[in-house]
Amino acid sequence: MITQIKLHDCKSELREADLRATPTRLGVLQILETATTPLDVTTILSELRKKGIDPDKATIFRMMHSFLQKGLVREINLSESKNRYEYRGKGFHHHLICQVCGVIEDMDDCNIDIWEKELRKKKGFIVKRHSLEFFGLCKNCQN
Amino acid sequence: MITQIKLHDCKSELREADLRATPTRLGVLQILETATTPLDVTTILSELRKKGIDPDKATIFRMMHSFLQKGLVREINLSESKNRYEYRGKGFHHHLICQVCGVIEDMDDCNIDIWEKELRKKKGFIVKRHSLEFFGLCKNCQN
DNA sequence: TGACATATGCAATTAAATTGCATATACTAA
DNA sequence: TTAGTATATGCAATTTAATTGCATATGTCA
Repeated sequence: MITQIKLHDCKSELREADLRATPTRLGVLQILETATTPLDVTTILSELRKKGIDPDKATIFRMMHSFLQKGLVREINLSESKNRYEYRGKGFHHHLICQVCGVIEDMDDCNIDIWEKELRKKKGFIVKRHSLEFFGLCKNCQN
Repeated sequence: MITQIKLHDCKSELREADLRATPTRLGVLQILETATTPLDVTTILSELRKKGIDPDKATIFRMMHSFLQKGLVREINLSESKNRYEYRGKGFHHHLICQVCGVIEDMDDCNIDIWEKELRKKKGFIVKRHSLEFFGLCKNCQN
């Protein structure tokens, strides 16, 4: 059963991160792992309800903090009034956000590393992380 | 008098943007033009009070909308819970944000244009704007 | 100077995120 | 399997950024 393996994976993933494997956390992890775009807390909540889990939003906000701290998720900021979260296991990538329909595409290749070395040399600044997002028009919205 | 010339510049800048040159707007423009980092609305308000101007925050939020629409400022998002605004006349650049002391440095050179052409070819995505920010440790905070 | 579109003040409201505290539950060790 | 304990959750209140409606004030142009 794929689902069982999946659940087991999530469980050990949480345990390895020193986090208790509660049903809500397992549900959130599963949702984030299968999501095709970064999700905000409200969306995570409504996805959870579809699974029959209905926690308080404070729980999810606190969960995102601990997930973030343990490195399970990344916080994504797309110039909205809210944060989004993305499963970190997917690997690092940037986003293409359509300003018309709002669709979010991934962009895998990123060679900013070169810049980071330059910044260290030129400015003495040590880069720990960076964010790069492109806003514009997706294929369908160009008319 | 440099100040007079400056004020005159701000005034015509606003008029050219089809915006009325009110004292509050002139003050905000002057503050943004002399600022060394992008400012949030709360900071703009307290800077205004130092000048003896004390408007409502709603006014500044609305002002940022019109300034943004007219292209006088850029909206900067540094993964905070609030927006910052930067005078657009300074030209486009990215930021280095120290995760320890919070200092924000500018980074002038940006050759993302090359990427934009690639994105158009590979993904059919037309880039209208992008945001690139580096988070890490400034020279003083590396110990 | 007067008319009028625009800008502002004020107050109420929305939405994201945080916090304190009591209760519930997952994990560990016996 | 169970009891003890640290951790997670629920609930309610609160904070902060941002928005909105509406009445009033003000900049601009004729």
